[in-house]
Amino acid sequence: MAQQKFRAFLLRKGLKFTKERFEILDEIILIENHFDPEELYDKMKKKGSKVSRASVYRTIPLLVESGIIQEVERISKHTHYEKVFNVPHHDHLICLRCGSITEFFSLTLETLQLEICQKENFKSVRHSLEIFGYCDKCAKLNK
Amino acid sequence: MAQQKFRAFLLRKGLKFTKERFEILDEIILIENHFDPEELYDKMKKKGSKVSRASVYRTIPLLVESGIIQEVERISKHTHYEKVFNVPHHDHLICLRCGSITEFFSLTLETLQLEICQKENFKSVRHSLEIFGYCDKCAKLNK
DNA sequence: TTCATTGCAAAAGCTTTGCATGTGT
DNA sequence: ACACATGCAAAGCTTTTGCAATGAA
Repeated sequence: MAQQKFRAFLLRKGLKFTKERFEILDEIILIENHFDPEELYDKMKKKGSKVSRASVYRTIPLLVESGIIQEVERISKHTHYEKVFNVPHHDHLICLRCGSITEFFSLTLETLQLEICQKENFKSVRHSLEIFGYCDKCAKLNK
Repeated sequence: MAQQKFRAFLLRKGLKFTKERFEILDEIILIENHFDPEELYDKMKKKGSKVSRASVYRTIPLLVESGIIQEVERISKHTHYEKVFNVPHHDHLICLRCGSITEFFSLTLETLQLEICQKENFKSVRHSLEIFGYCDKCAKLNK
């Protein structure tokens, strides 16, 4: 469970288990795709939560540090995040017209990435391949 | 020349050739690596330029649209850009400790990317692979 | 009890915009 | 002359922070 992972992280860091932190985590778990802080805050407010914007902004870095969410390419103005807990690694196809994000995984890419790092003497932690272009639907509409 | 490409773009769009726009472009051409709007503005100011921050912020999207610069992964707070004019495509190794950016090119990756798009029926325009981790120097210092 | 955390409101940082003035075409 | 651009300063947005009150350990 993501909650357990977060709990372990807080413990390790000597931080406290507050209802706000878990409320925020729980809401993120419910979100299917990417999200940004404002969107998350709005969702919680609409459900009647009493969390403050400040707590949302203060909790997100903790979730990143604990490896539960991760930053995604900056699209438009906001920084976007996505869950990485129990979600296998994947990369993104981003449509420039409708903004849709398709996830994909390629084993060849993963292997290739290791080779590049070896050659460059680089110790990889994570990577992200974003391919921008037009999805099937939009490519047709563009004509 | 980038200037010619920009000129053609402005003409095509019915926009004007102003000294501010070319001053900004010229400064970007001098910058070796990535830059953000604030950095660019500072550099120009230090050289005694009279451009306004507003013009810098208004010109950057034009340069992106004309294909002379392109947005790079969001690092820290600012949006970063880099020239793409006469600079062959490449991807990035980004050090999480010192922030250094190493560029690399892999033909296998380019081919692979085409295959992925074909499979997903996606019309690729551009892509960017960012590998985050530790460079040789920092990997050693981390111990 | 103690010290981290919260909410609030103010501040900060980056970017955009309205408006009067200036300038390419 | 006309439309587009510029500079300035104000406004907008997102994110951060100081501080007093609150709450977990």
